Amino acid sequence: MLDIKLIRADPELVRAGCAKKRIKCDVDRILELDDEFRGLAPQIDELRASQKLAGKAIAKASPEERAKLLEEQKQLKTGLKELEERMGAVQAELKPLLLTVPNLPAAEVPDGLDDSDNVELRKWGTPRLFDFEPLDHVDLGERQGWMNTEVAARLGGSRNYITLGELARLEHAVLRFAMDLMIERGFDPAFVPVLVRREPLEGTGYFPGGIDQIYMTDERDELYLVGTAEVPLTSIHAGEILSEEQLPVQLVAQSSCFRREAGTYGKDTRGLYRVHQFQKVEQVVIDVADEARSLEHHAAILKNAEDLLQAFELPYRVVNVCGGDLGAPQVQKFDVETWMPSREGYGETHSASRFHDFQARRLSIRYRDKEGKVHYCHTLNNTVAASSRLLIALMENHQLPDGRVAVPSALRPHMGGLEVIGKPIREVTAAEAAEVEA
RNA sequence: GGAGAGGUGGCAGAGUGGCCGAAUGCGCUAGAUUGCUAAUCUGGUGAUCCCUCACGGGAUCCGGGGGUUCGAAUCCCCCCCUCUCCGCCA
Repeated sequence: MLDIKLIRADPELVRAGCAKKRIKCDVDRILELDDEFRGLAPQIDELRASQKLAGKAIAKASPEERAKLLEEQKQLKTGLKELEERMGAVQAELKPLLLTVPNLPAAEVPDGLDDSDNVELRKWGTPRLFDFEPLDHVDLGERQGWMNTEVAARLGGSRNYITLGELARLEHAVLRFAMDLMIERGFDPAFVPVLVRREPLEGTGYFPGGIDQIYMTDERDELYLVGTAEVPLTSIHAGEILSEEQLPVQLVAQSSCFRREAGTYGKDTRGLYRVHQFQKVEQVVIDVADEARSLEHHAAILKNAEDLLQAFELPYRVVNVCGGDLGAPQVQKFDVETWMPSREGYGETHSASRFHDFQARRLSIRYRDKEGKVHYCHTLNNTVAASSRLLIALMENHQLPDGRVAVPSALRPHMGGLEVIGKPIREVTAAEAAEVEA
């Protein structure tokens, strides 16, 4: 949510932000309603003030006077009620409209329509040149007996997966590595609900815009399955006024993530890339309202993700996400895309966002500074490890000619020391065998 | 699922129709004071919105929403949450 004062003071800035994000938003109507609000508020305040004074007079008045005063107040009350009803209508329209106003993109956000306009900032590692025909993760996984998409679909519909045996172990190892890394870097580990009420989703900015992507339970409970632990983690301090000494709050949690993937029919249907449920470790930062501090955090949470990929020996690139590909709540977002041989390209595995005070306003997360003044916090978050997509990269990039998969040394401690997983499932030439030895 | 008790400021906790945005204690903070640490005394100390260049003024907020009333933390209705006991359960 943007500060209404900002919209009032500089509507052009807001319109420009909407345009850059390709988001439609009725700024004019908001200004109209705000204008009406500001006309009504002082009138109502004044009437209530006189009502209060009259009330005190009535309490002290003699019986004769009292009857007269009561009559006067009854008259006043009708007028007040009318104004209050109009005020109610104005607010009922204004509030949902304000929730649709997107956050303003930073100047550094490139202009553009969709992810093809994202700007590459840097690359790390070199995509491997295979001197054999590599298998994609689905072939590899099913032939090793590690994955069964057919059974997964029978149990939970399409876009589901089951990992088994060593691959399941690898999935655990990835998640565990991610948690350990973040704890080492000073983040507090947490377990959080994945079934939440409307407020955390509205507060983090997923509602109303992203409602189609969210699973919800029926009217008996009216609960929603989160698409990321960001939602409950960021909402932990909702409604609080933190003291400045408590900041920054740095949290990390692993959770199941649920996504409806509405409108993606026929897209990425094969394998683990786009699934309805996966495991993810997410990092969240809540800190003071300071642009420079926010930028530092943004760089740091991005580095956490990059360090993980480097430890996994996976080539990746970082892109500066353009306006049209940016979500409504973000000020700026860097995506990390990891090399996936079967896609012959980089696929998004991480998304590092900063929000300014957008989420904090909606969630009412505030802090008291050293002078005792209250401000809204800044929030940020980034993926640490989305297990399903990392499994694609790990299997495909580290596969051996015989169909086994090498385990990066960073993951071996969580794999009982295994250096390679799987059994030979393909014929190899003598030259290839020699290469595997090396 | 059944029965009961509750939800008040940063925290604890009083307040059952007007004198209550709210006692008191703790915390925080400024000052005074005493070799230091500490203690003691005195004062200050909620948020949001509106008007104002400002000084200042006004309104709203006692879990949320609605109602009764000239007037609601206080009375009524609905909802949410927490705790205790019983039942069930990983």
